[in-house]
Amino acid sequence: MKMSDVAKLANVSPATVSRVLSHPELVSTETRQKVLDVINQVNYKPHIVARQFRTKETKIILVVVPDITSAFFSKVLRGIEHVAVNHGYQVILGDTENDIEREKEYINLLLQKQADGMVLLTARLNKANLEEISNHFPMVLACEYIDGLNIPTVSIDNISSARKATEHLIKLGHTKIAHITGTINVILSRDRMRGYQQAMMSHDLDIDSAYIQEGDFSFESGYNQMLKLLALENPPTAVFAFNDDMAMGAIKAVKDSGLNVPKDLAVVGFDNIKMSSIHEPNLTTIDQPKYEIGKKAMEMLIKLINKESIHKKKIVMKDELIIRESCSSESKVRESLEVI
Amino acid sequence: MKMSDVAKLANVSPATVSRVLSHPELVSTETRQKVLDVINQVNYKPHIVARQFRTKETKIILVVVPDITSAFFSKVLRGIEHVAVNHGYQVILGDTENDIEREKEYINLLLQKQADGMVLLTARLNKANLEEISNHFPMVLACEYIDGLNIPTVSIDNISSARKATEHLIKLGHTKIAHITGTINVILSRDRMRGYQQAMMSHDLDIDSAYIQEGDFSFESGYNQMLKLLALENPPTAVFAFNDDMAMGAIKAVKDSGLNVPKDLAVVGFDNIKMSSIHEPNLTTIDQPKYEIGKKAMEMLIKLINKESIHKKKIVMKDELIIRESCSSESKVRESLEVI
DNA sequence: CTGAAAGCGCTTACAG
DNA sequence: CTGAAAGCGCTTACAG
Repeated sequence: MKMSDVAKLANVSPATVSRVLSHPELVSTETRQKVLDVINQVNYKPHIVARQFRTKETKIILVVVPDITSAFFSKVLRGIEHVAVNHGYQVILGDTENDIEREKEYINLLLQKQADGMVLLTARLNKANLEEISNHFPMVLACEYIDGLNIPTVSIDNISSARKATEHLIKLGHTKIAHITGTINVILSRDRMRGYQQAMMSHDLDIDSAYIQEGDFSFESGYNQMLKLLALENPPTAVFAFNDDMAMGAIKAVKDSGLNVPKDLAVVGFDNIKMSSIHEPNLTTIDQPKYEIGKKAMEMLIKLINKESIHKKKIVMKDELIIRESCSSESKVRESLEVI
Repeated sequence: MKMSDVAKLANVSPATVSRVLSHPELVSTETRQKVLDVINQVNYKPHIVARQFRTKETKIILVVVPDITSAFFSKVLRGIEHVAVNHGYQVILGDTENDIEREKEYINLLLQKQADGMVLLTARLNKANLEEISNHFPMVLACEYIDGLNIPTVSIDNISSARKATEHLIKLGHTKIAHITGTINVILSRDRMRGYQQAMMSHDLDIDSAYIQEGDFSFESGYNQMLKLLALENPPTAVFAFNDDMAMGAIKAVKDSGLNVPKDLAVVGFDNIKMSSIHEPNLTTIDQPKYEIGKKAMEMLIKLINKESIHKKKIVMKDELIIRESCSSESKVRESLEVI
């Protein structure tokens, strides 16, 4: 059943059927009703791909995520999807599983016009390349970004957030503070490490290079790197982890070593995923406005698609240090260690 | 830049360019190379929507999921996506957030041919309706299903799994066993409740109707329903929860009431999500082969799309009871209660 | 092995 | 307010 069939049944031209569907205000009430009756009667559904082909609009946006199973990204995704659906867009999800090759493949979908635009939650590709693409296709970055690029971006200020997290530990009296990073080829990992270093240096604290251990965002890597830190001759009394998953992994390692968090070791996470408030001990962490980041990113993308002007190309969202149970003051740590 | 432009530059017909792209074996090596050179030189990308329109294939499959933020579904999704990508399909994700209306909307995408097929991870629509659609479009159900329907389905045997979970508690000596269900309009909730009831009845145990409380799959509902159970005059000594999220919520409620799991109350969850082995106490739970369910479902869908025959329309995957810390024997529970 | 031509199912500028 | 006609960018059956 195609449009011309409906047209015949309703004794009108295909153009009229098309108008009833896409611009009903252009059709007289009477004709419109007649056509709608036929449409309902035969349960006609327009062939969307034909429409897409004709109008050059897919009404699809592509979201590229580094890890779909992550509690953090799924919240961002939901923000994106809500705005998308409200504006009549469908979301194609591209999960790269932290693989750059797969990131490239998904970008090809955009180049081949299978989507009207794209939100990148991971941006690890060649800078020039990405900028070139963004000059021709609507694209916004969220969470991750690329320095010195003119692409609309929404994120928090990761450096200052990380500084804040580290300073919290310093205020509690800790001086031997370690950092478990994310994969270091990701800019966010470098930013949060930078924030950590800034905090340490501005308080004249030494950073033992063995105190910086590279993880890969996963619980397991947090666990393994923490074990390494605990094995040091002079182990840290506090750890700042790139994200909550790794923070929980680190805590597990501490527990498995017969020690206690926060009594023997203070831990700060990042993201404030739901589990961070359920986990025992509750995680002190940096809250990112996950849903809002997704929402804002999608709102910007829709403006780009509609060629509306964007006042601010870089949006920095507010983060917040959430103080919970996983940190205690260094004095407590010392006490507990003396008991051992 | 379109195909005809490339054709001109390469001094061939558009048909030849098309063949180079889609059926290179039909073109002589020489011509093929000439065309490929031009394609690379001008960085031509075929317009996929035009191809889709022409071939009536979108190479897109739609996955409808009730809750994208759930750790359970994201694993299933990953299984689906791996198989999809390996077969050249993209995945459109439809998150219904447990809303039937949105389930309908996504199904419309299929009817409008925006996808070659569909995997439903939620099936709450009208039965006749769904069957009708599945007669015309490739579709498979996974996890959730509908009774007495001829649609290919992959899931575990929820009734027997729930029976097994409950019997584990019975074997530990518990007799006052409560059940926190999922939303009861979902068949899986009814199945797991059925399994619970079967286990209780086959061991001649009474089911106090107040021992069955309906949650909504969320951590919070597990928490709230557990609070209700604890407030009963004759509270249970064990609880079987529909899923791990609710089990963790229930445990939090127990803790917040000053009691201990498993000493004062035994808890069994369902799904074996990652957190269940990190959470303290570790959850005794039923493992579902999440990734494999997704994989199998997508494999079946691809067979359907290719009109290959399917030997078995219903695939029942193997579950497994994972025994961890959240349950102890009833005697221990009694002891501990006597201490109080 | 290659080309000319038809056609997929819509939408829209144009004419009336 | 409505219709006739062109055309979006590909693919493929057919002919040579």
